[in-house]
Amino acid sequence: MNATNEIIDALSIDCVIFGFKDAAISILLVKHGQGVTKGQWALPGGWIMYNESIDDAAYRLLTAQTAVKNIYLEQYQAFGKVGRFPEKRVITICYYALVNIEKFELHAGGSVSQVDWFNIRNIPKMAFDHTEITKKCFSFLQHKIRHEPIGFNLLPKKFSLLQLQELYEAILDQKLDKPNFRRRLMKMNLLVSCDEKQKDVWHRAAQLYRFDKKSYDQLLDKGFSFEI
Amino acid sequence: MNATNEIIDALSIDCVIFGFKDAAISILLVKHGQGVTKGQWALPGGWIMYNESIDDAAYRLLTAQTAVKNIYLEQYQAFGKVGRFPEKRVITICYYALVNIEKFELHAGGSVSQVDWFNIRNIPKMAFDHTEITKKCFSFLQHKIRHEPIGFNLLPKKFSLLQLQELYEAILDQKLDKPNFRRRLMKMNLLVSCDEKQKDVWHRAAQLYRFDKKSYDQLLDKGFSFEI
DNA sequence: ATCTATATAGTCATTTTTACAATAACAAAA
DNA sequence: TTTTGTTATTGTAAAAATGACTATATAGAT
Repeated sequence: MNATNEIIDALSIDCVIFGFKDAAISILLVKHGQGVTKGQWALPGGWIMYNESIDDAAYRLLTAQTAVKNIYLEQYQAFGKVGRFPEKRVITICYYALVNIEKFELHAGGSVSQVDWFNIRNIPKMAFDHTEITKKCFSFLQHKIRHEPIGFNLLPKKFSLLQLQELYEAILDQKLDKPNFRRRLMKMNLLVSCDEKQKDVWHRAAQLYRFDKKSYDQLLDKGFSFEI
Repeated sequence: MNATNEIIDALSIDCVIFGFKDAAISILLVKHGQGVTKGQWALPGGWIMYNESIDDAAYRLLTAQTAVKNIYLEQYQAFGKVGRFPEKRVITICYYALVNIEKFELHAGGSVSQVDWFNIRNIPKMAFDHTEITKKCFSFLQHKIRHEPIGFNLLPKKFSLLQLQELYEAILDQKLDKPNFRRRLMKMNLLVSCDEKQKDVWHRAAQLYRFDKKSYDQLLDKGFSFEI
């Protein structure tokens, strides 16, 4: 067995973290503070240790470099072309997550000198093949969000229907009709009212809802398929 | 740089190959002919070389062990729990494909002593975590086939609408209404008539169709979304 | 009170889905 | 040659969903 504190040198992790704020989608990038890519922006990520699962590695690396924590990372897929990394052969496993930007305070950690959100429509030049990974992962998200209720992670626990609609409009890049969007979502029985309204808004306060994961899982068993 | 004929020792490939025949879904397994897992059934797969992409590795391994060739393998995802492989830490990248069973003649090759198809509802005990990988990959397929026209790979080039329906029924494990299924598919404009009918059937011969990938790609550009 | 911006409910023609009935074609059995 | 069994297709009508609107409600600000 290998020593538990060694890293696996042919394998890395990269995280594409999507955030939502002010009706726009952003991704979380780090600036490398050392090595040949010093000064370049890149996806948060790094090396996997022998004694941790790849899921754990993804979470550890993200948290160490950006201070974003307590989130669920899901694996997208591995990228393994021969020349994608300089000097040696490295295959990277890409994870993604959707988070509510306002819930996190960013802190650069580890080998990283800076952390920041970048609007998805205006991402900087990135190290390695990270631009390609990001684009593919975003396309994947655009498809996935239409067929699975994953968008709710981008919002606060309690959210209004307009917030939800703006999220979909931002990701899908298209306008949606308000009354119809509302009806469609309500009919699915996936949202439950919080018996609570918005506060400190200068207009009529909206009802707040939360996503009901239990109902969703039950519906899935019955063959339900989420569609937007 | 590493020698090009070396393998990457912490990384492997496994392939879940789905086949369709007689209204049932099967997967392709190999029996290991050597090593600690000698005599056990497992997914086709093995080690990645330094000078090949992971996509190429998947295809090479599958072809060498089973003689199934000229197919498109798509990556599903990596499996990387700590104890999933004995003796050392190995992360595996899972690929899948859908094929028409009748198009291939199986031949055991490489370190494999036997190759065969197994009905998905009755798979044997398998080495490592291959049972878990197979189940997850099949769930993934059940979801994916409803949102993307990937099922056509399981059929002959020319197929009848009933064949297509039986395929969906086998994967989704539910009965579908014949006239409605037919109408739904035809309305998508993804099938083109072959101007040819079934032969050697003792009942009324069905019209044969083929999947029109060009039309599908054009529709995709216009925002079309395949749904069953 | 009035204005303005948003929340939420209602309307209605149109399209789509669903469930089922009906007809057509063809090979083999009677 | 007629009947029978099996599958291929087409038809149809009620129900449901969709899409494009309109209308009303509620709040703070002027």
